[in-house]
Amino acid sequence: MATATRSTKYRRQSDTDLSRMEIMEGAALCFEARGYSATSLDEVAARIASTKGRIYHHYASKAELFLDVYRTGMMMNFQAIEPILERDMPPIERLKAVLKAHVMCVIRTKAFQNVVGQGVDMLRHGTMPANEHAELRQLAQLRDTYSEHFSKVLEDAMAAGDIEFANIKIALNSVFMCINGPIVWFTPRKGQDQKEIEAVADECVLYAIRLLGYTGKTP
Amino acid sequence: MATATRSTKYRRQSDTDLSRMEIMEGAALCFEARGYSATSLDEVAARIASTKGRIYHHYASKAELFLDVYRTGMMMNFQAIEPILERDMPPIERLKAVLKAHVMCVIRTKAFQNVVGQGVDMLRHGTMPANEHAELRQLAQLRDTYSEHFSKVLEDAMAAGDIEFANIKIALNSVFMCINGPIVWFTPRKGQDQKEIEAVADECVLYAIRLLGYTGKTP
DNA sequence: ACTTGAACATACTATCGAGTATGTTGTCAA
DNA sequence: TTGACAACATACTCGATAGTATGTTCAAGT
Repeated sequence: MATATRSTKYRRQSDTDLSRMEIMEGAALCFEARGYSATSLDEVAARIASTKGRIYHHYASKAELFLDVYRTGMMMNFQAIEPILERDMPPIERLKAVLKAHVMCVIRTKAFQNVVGQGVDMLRHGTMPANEHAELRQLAQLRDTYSEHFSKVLEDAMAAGDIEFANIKIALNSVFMCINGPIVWFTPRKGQDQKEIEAVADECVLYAIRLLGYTGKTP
Repeated sequence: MATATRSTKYRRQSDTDLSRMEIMEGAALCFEARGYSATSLDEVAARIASTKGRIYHHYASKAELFLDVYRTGMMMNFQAIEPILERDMPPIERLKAVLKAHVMCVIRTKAFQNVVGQGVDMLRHGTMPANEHAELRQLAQLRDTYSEHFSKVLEDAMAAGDIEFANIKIALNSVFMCINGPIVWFTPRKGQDQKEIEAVADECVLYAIRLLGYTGKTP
C-alpha cells in the first residue's frame, strides 16, 4: 500500500509539474510580449486555452507565477553551463564553451530569459509587493551566483593571458549585454534550422571574446 | 501690436515647453522605474509635486505622454552624434567619437533612453492602442535612421580596414547592446564627477570597438 | 475694471483586472 | 458505491486607474 500511495503521489506530482510548466510557458510569452503588469492572467489563460481558475489553482498570485517563471529561467541557465564548468580544459576554451552554451540557451528559452531580465529590473527599482520581495531577493542571489561563475571563468582566462580588460565589472556587464542580446533582437525565422541558429550564436560568442581582447592567437 | 502679440506668444510657448519638459522628466523616471503600464499618471504628477489635471492639460492621453518622452529621447541622441557625423576625420576616429558621444548621451539621459527601449519593444510586440500605433511606427523609423548612421560609420571603418565583422546586422546589434549597456547597469554614484563618468564611457567604447575587431593598430 | 483664456487643481465616472467564492468533473482509495 | 480530493471552470467582488467634467487662479489684453 505504501508503494501504491507513493506511485500515485509521484504520478500526480508529475501531472502537476506538467500543468505548471504549460502555464509558465504561456505566462513567459505574455510577460515577454507585454511586460509583467500589462499582462492579465486572463490573457495567460487564453494563450493556453484555459481559464484563470486553473492558474489560481496552481499559484497563489500573479507575482508567484512570475517568480516561478523567473526561477525556471535561471535553472535553465545553470543547467546549460554547469556541465562545462566541471570539464577540464584550457581557460580560454572553457570561456568560449560557456559563452556558447549561454547564448544557445537564451535563444532556446528567450521568453523565460526576458522574464529574468524583468525580474532583475524589478528588484533594482524596488517595485513588487513587499511579501514577494523577499523571494525576489533570493532569486537575485541566484543570478549573482550565475554571474560569479562567469567572473571566475573570465579571471582564469585573464590569468592565462588570453584576454585582458580594465574593470571586470564593466567588462562582465558588457559581455552579458552582448551574449544576452539575442533575448532582445533575435527573431526565429520560419524554416531556420539548428545550424543557422548555431551560426548566430557563434557570431555572438566571437564578438563577446573579441570584446575581452581575445585576438585568436596566444602571443 | 503684432510684435507684442508675437513676443507674448513666444513666452507662452516657452512656458508651455518648460512645463512639458518637467512633466516628461517625471514621466521618464516613473516609466524607467516601473514600466509604462505599471506607472499611473498620479505617480507621475506626485513626482513633480503636481496633479493629474496638469498632465491632461498638456497631453491627451498617457500614450501621448509616453510617445513625447520617446521622441525627446531620440532627439537627444541625434543631437549628440550629428555634429560628429559632419566633421571631417578618419573613419575609425569618427567611429570612436560617435560611440563615445552616444554612451555619454545615454548615461546623461538614462531615463529617457530606457523609455526609448520600451517603445521599441512595444512596437515589436504590437501592444499599445491602435490610434497611437501609427506614431509609434513613425518613431521607430526615426530609430532606424539613427541606426543607419551607425551602419554607415561602421562600413566606412570597415572599408578603411580598421575593423572587420561577418554579419553587419549581428555586429551592429552587439555594438548597440554594448554601448546601450549603461542604460541597464549604470548607477550614478554620489560625488561622482565628470571625469569618472567619462572613464566608464571610454571603457564601454573600448569594448565596443574591440568587439568590431579593432586591434589598436592599422596593420 | 472687466473679459478672456491658459494653466492648472479637484471631484467624479467607468472600466479593467487581481483575487475570491463557488460549482463541476473525473479519479482513486476503502 | 461512496466519499474525498485534485484539477479545473464559472461567476462574482472590489480596488486601482485612465479619462472627464468642472472649478479656480492669474496674467494679459482692451
